[in-house]
Amino acid sequence: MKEVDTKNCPIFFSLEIFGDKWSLLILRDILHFNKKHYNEFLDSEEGISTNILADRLKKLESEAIISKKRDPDNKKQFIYSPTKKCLDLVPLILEIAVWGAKYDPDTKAPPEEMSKIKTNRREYIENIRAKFKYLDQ
Amino acid sequence: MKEVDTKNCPIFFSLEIFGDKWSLLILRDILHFNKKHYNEFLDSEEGISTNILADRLKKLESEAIISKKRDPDNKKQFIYSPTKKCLDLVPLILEIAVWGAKYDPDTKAPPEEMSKIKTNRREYIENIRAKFKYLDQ
DNA sequence: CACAATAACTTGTGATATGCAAGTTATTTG
DNA sequence: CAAATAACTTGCATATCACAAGTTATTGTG
Repeated sequence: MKEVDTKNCPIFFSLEIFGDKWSLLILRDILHFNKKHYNEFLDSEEGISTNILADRLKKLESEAIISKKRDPDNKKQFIYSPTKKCLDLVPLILEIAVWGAKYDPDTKAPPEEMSKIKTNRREYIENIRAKFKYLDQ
Repeated sequence: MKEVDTKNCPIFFSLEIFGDKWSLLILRDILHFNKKHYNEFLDSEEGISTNILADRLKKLESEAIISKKRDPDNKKQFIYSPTKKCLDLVPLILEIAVWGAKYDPDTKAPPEEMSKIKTNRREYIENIRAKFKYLDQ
């Protein structure tokens, strides 16, 4: 008997993979803030714990959302970079930001950038993807 | 001295409010599956616990993302309905679905509907919003 | 107006996940 | 080969979660 759960809702599938605060903040750091190194993620002002960071990086890597390689410029470090699967999350992260910027009365999101997202969504997304064009995936 | 935390990133703001699996599944149930009642949320195949459901409904209501009223058709029940703030989450839920449908090899998402989302995004979103037009908010 | 039924919670308990501080490992650079 | 650095790992207290059972509030019925 095949072990199949019937929960093949695409939303549930997604949430099982990245549907928690810390995973999404790491993805934000990678895609939006161009962070690459373990210590950069640790330094984010939200204050992720070292064990949680290690756990989430491992999970995201096992889901092929990020890849881990030694940094050729500083061989003590690793570079965590987005895969194609991760770049397909750009629109999603964007929508999280748009909603937050709209409803946070104390938002620090620059208004010009938020309106650029709305008027030029496709281009804005393409620009983020372009940043990672050098990655051969 | 004013108690201000410096974390005014719009993404963090959003995630603090709905950045967990169960909140997002409830929002899916409301926006996409037109669920209204406590028991309907409980019946979702993902199997949310009663205490977690009660907790999330309370939180979403306190954030003014959903509103709670007695059901005039069955006064034993309550109706949970989306506010304007909630309808602004439609694009986000959509992106979660799009990603999941693309990467879940066993997805049950109907392909016609997924391609409609991509080719007619604006219209698709507007149709969902229209379902809740009767709510005066 | 009592009483059973229903719907929406609430509580208790054990298991799991998280936050924090400290320690460990692997690699590199001098 | 020793010190420094970066990336983890571990231990423990606390918080959250899942599951089962119990409670409350309201309604529909005799």
